[in-house]
Amino acid sequence: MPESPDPRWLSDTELAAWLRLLAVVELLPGALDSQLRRDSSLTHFEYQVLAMLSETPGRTLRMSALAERTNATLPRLSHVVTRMAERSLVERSTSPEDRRATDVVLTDAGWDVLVDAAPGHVRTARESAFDALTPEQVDQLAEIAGAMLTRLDPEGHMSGPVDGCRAGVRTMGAEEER
Amino acid sequence: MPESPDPRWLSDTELAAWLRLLAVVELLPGALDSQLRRDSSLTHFEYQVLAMLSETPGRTLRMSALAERTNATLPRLSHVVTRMAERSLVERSTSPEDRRATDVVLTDAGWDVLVDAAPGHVRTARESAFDALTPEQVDQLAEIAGAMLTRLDPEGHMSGPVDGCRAGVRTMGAEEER
DNA sequence: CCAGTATGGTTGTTGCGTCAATTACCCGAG
DNA sequence: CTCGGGTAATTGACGCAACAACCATACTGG
Repeated sequence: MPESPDPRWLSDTELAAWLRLLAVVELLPGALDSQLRRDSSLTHFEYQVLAMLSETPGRTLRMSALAERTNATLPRLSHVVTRMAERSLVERSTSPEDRRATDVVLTDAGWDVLVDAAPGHVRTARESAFDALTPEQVDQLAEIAGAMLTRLDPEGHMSGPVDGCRAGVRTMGAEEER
Repeated sequence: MPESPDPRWLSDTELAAWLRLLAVVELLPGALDSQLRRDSSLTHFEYQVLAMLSETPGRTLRMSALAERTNATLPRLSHVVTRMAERSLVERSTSPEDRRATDVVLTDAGWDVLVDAAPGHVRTARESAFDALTPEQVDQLAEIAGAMLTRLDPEGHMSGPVDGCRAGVRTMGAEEER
């Protein structure tokens, strides 16, 4: 195939949308990270790990499952879990079913940290996104992001149990049923 | 002020939008980076640097100006420019007006690399975003991202000369008027 | 039941980003 | 004119993430 000679360039509207999207994608992670670091000594990624665990029955997840849901490589997760285990936020335990696998368990301390961190995180989410959007725009955003995810994440690893309403931000209101 | 006891949690719609937005924000940079690395041996950030320079009269920008437009810290940019200079994509030159400042100049080689990289990058942008969106959604996305930017980047550093239509992706079609 | 292969995780190395400290330069007040 | 404070950028040290190589356990066919 002879390389397409002149790709379809972006229209002005597309270009504007693209540049702004890039800016958001660039700035949002930093905003989330700063707030969580400052107020709760957590990385956004660590927060996500806590959140995922908190919504799992038994507050336990396999390394590989956790890695998939958080879009992390296994090595990365392994390192992060090591650090978090040193801070007693989680514990490792080799799975009884498969002695190769290791389960990550959310400790009570980890739960508490998450519970403390959640409100601030939600506030940041509001401040950086929803407070500037109309309800219709929120709907549109859900649609648009969903459509993009069909391209970016065809397997749907990240979407996880969106239906069924997991969130981490949602964690609260859950009783202490351990 | 007594900390707000029970922050307004996210509605179901907001939650869905938020989770999907997070996923996009997580996945998009990786997608862009992979493609550029694979096809052009460039980081997305390096691409942006080349793009910014390419759209400046004289193909020259001050470190601080470049840093602002790309949302980079000065140290980061300095390191990146060092690496890019070693690859002869750009050159440093101390500004004549202010001998503290250093101008970064896009070399011909750097221009060529950008020109080679742009089509693939645009294709990736289409594949990961626009091909999945209706024209109305593109408009909506521009609006939504714009609204979020008023929160994330009140100063408007990143928006740069959006009006006037810069892009890097847009670079092409420009004649070789050096 | 044993060899070979596949799967699940961990461990070292490299590269990039951030923070703190430093250099070089500009400019205004005495 | 010079001294001090502020600005522009570089440098070095440290932390985190990706990649690759590695160990341990599980499965499979002969």
